[in-house]
Amino acid sequence: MVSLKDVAKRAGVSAMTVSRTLNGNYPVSAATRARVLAAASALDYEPNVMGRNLRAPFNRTVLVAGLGFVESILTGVYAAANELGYEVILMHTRLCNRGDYVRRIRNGMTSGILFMNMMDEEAMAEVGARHPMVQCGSASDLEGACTVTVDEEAAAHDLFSRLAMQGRRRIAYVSATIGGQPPLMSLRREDGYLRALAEHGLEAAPALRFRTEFLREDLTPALALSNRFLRLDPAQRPDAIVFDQNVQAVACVNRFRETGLALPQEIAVASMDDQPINDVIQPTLTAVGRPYEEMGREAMRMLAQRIEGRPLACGRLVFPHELMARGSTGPL
Amino acid sequence: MVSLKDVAKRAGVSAMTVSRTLNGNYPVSAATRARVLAAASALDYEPNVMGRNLRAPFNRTVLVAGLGFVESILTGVYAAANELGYEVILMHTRLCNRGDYVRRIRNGMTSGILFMNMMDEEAMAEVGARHPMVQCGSASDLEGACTVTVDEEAAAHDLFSRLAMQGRRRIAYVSATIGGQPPLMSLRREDGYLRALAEHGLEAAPALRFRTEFLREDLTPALALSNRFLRLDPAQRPDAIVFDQNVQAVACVNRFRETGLALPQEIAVASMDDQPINDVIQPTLTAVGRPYEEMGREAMRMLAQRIEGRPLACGRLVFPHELMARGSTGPL
DNA sequence: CTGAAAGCGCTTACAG
DNA sequence: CTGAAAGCGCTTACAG
Repeated sequence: MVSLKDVAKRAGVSAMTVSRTLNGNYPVSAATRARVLAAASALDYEPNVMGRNLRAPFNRTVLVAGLGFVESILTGVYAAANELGYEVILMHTRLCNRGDYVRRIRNGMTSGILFMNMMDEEAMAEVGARHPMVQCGSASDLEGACTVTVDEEAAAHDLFSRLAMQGRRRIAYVSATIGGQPPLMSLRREDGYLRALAEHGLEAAPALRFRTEFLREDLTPALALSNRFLRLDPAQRPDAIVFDQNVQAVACVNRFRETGLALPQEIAVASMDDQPINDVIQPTLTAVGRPYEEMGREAMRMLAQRIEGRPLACGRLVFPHELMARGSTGPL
Repeated sequence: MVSLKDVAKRAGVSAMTVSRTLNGNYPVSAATRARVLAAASALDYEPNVMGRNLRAPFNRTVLVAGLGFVESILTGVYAAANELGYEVILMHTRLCNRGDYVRRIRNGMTSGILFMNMMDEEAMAEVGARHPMVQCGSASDLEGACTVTVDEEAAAHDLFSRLAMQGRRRIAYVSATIGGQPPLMSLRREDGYLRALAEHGLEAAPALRFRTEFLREDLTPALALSNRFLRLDPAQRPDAIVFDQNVQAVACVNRFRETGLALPQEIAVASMDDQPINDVIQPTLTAVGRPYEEMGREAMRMLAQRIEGRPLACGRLVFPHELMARGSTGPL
């Protein structure tokens, strides 16, 4: 392996001069510079990041953690990381325990954490208290936390208002829980739900509010719920159902279609989280869209600012959401 | 930051003794051991990986590169990495140039590369010639390369045979190209296509063979092709179409449905690469399934073997594929 | 503008 | 079983 010393020897200068030439952070005479560059290039020299990082206060590597890997967010995160010269290390929270988040920072591997739609607020509080952290998608209420989100209350309000304006009268909301507790995100959405219904003189009866545990792949709760709806007397059945989790909404749509229930006439289904699949199923699924790729990009930029200790204009970025009205709810 | 020295001082021993105690690779007296562990735990010591890696011959970090991030493969890769104590660094090949793959190894950041459905064979040859590399999904023909794949010829043969057995007579194959050239994977599939058709006495007329450039998100070529099919005289139109790229098959199904073409009666559509979406669209889409998560896991294990210089039982793992016959092709 | 020294946190190799 | 020395590849801080 070619080291700084090898380049120095070949160029007939000290290691320091090579370091300075390559980093360009101190003046070097043109002649020396030329010799150093020639030597480096002749030896095909590549600086070793381990050596460099051992002294630096941070190391341009971040951890991205979440329950699963969200391609759209990852793409944005990665694009920004690439521009900023950062590396991205992956972590799947289903396969790690809480201590692992912190360990990867404390052992010098990474300099900060980006949580991607993470719901475990305790874990985030634990990490955020001591290390650079940014939450992208879902966010906690931590004092001084850096977050990249949309306004969940407003988003829910938009979606539920639209359903009410269509004349729907029994509008149900199926929110997600983590370990039995609703995450902050769902509480915000519930506020929007209640506001929208109140504005239209509708009742948010307890029988219209459901909670299912957030499990990434398991569709059982959504199917059980769908079957429960199907067994109800049509006059009492909700005429609109909104899910926190997109996969659950998709499963519900499919279940209803199998039984011949007419969407969007007899019942509307929608999701609080738009995914690419929603454009492709029949009927297409109405959902709240978020600019995930841009959010990922900004979250990464924000994290870099924090890591490098540069001041942040704003620690809480709120992106505009977009109501993607599609076939599963029908026209206004 | 707490270092080895701090622990040594507190335990009243040398740094070496602390290192040996924590690594457990040399005998240490029980009494010393207890004192060291107590000190480490009291100081909440975490060994710094940069210091460690600077001396080690490899660093338990790998690069995962591909055109986009495939959740199923990543999940498998990450699970194995986690078991083996490896870190996974991401790279999006659309956002990097070829030199970046090699640079991240040569600068000591990572010790090997795992290519995920990568099609750029030249790039892989360049990397594989000098560094530990494993190809997962698609693979090149490189001498001595480590690959984790399915038998593409057999997979194509299975799918096309099924269509022929259904009585389809004008079976089209839309293969992908990279920079105008078909990747090895498509050539193998083409072999399977030709064999299946020959076995059923069908002609693989040039008018039935199409190529579209592989672009991850762009559906334009698929839609253009679909429209071209729609304009044909039904008697001359293909009665079955198989796509290399799943998104193109999905787009084609949707286009056909919009126009009222009956699937699978008038025309069958299928894909060489099964994705979760295929179970959810209407009609559900027939495709060749691969055990991506397991493939990712084995690819990661293989890469670790290579990095650590341990002998490999077999450098070419071929997993069984599975023909997922669904609604878009109908019953036999 | 350039260099010699010391150090980042750890481990390898040598000595006892 | 334990330790002092040297070194991994780089950079910071001090001197000239």
